[in-house]
Amino acid sequence: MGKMICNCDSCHNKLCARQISIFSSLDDQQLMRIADLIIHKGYKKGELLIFEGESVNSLFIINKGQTKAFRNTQDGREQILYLFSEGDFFGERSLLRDEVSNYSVEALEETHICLIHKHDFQVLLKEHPDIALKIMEELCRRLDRLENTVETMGTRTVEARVSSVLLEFADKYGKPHPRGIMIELPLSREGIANYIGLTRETVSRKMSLLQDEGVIEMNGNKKVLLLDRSALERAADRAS
Amino acid sequence: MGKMICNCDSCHNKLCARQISIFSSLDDQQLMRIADLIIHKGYKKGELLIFEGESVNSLFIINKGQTKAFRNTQDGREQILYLFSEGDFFGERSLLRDEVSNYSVEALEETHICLIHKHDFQVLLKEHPDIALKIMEELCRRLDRLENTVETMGTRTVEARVSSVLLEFADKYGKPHPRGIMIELPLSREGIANYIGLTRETVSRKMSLLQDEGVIEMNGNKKVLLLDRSALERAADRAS
DNA sequence: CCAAAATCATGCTCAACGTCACATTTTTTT
DNA sequence: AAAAAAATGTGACGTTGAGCATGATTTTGG
Repeated sequence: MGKMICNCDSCHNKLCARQISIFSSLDDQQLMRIADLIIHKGYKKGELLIFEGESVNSLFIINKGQTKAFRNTQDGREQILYLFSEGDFFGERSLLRDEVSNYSVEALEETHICLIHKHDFQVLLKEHPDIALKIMEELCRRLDRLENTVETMGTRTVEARVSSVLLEFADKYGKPHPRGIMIELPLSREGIANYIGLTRETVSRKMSLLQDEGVIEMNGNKKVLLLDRSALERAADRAS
Repeated sequence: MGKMICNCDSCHNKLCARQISIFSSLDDQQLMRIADLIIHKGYKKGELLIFEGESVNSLFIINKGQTKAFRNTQDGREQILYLFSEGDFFGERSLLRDEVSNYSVEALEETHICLIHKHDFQVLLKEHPDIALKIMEELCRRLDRLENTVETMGTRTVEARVSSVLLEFADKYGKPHPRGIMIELPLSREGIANYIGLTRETVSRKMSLLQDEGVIEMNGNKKVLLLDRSALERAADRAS
C-alpha cells in the first residue's frame, strides 16, 4: 500500500502520540517532536505488516484498525498469539534485541499505522527512560495474558477455553446492550480456534452449546450477545 | 527457613551480584553497594518462596538451587509456568506494578536466594536505567518461551510436546556424555506433565515410546540420556 | 440487490488421551 | 540395611475432540 492517505487531523493536530500509553509521561512539546518522527502507513484487510522470520526496523503503533500476530506450523495450521487494536504497539522486540520476528502480523481490517524507525526509537528510549518503564509494563501485561493462556490450554476443558475467549472479547470489545453485552468478534470461528488451539468445528459446536444453554445468542457470524456473564465465568473456570 | 547461613565468600567477596545479568552493566563499586542491600535467605526443598495471590515485596534472585513457578486450579491440578535456576530472578512483576503475584514459587531443591527490597530496587532502577533495559531483555526472553509454549500446546502432537520439553531440558541441563547428552531432569514425570498440560501417565507412555525407538534411554527416574538429538528434533516438530 | 464465495453448523466415525486400577521400581527415612 | 513412602509403568476402557462430508447460512463484491 505505502501511499495511504491518513486524514491526519487526528495526528499532528491532536497529537496522536498522546493516545499511546508508552508516551504518556511526555509533555506536549516532547510529543510534537515525536510526531515529527512518525511515518504513517495504511494496510488493507489481509495484508501482512510483519513477516515471521524477517527483521523489523520500526516500531508499529496502531492508530486505527486491528491486527493479529500469529505463527504458521508446517502443516499449514496457525497459532494466533496476540490481537492488537488501537493504541497497541508491536515490533518492539526486534528493536530491543537484534532478532528477527517470531511471528507474522496481519491486518484484520483496514488498519492505519504509525511507524517509528528503529534508530529514532532507540534515541527516544535513551532520552526518556520513562518510556522503557511503560514498555516494561506492557510486556508484563502480555506475560500475564500468555500465562493465563498457557494455564487455560493446559488445565481447562475445551468448553472452558471457549468461554474464556468469549469473556476476553467481552471485556475488550463488548458494548452494553439492553439484554446483556454485545460482542463484535474480531475473529472468525476458525480464527478463534487458532487462538485457543482447537478446530473450527469444535468451536462451532461449543458455541452452539452455550447458545442452547441460554448463555449467549449468536447474531450472524460476527456478533455474539452475552446474556449471562456469570454463567460464562463459571464455565470458564471448569478444569478438565 | 529464615536463618539459613550462606557461606558467603561467594557473595560479598566475589560479588555475587556480578553473576546476575541484570547488573552486568555496573562496575565493581556499584556492585559493592548493591551487595550491601542484599539479604540472603535459604529455602528447603518443597518450601514456598512466593504465594499466588499474595503481594511480594522483594526481588528474588537465585544464588544456588532451582524453583518452579506454578498456578493451582480448583481441582488440585497445577500448571507450571517457569523453571528458574541459578542467576534467574523473579518477583519483579509485583515490584514494577503494584499487584499480587500471579503464581506460587516453590523450591525444587535446597535453594539460596538473594533478596532486594522493593524500595531499594526501585531506587536502583532510577539510578541505573540500564537495569531496566536488562530486565526488559529478560522479559522478552520469557515472552519468547511462552509464545513457543502456546504454539506447542496449541498445534503439536502430544509426542511432539514431550520431545520439545526434553530438548529444552537438554539445552538447559544437559551435559556431554560418551553416548550423547545426559539430562538431569528438574521435574518428576508428574512435574513434566504439569509443565506441558498432560497427565503423568501420558508422559510416561510417550517417554517409554521414545526409549523403544532408541531416541533416549532412561536411567532411574531423574536421568535421561539423549542418544539421538536430531530424531528428537524431528519428533518435536510434528504437528497434530 | 443479486450472485458468488466464504463461512458456519452439524452428523458420523475413529484415534487418542484421560481415568482408574494395580504392580513395580525408585527414593527416602529410620 | 530394612522398611516405608513416593514415584513410575502399564493395561483396560470410556470420553471427547479431530477429521471428513454436506447442507445451510452469511458475507462480499459487483
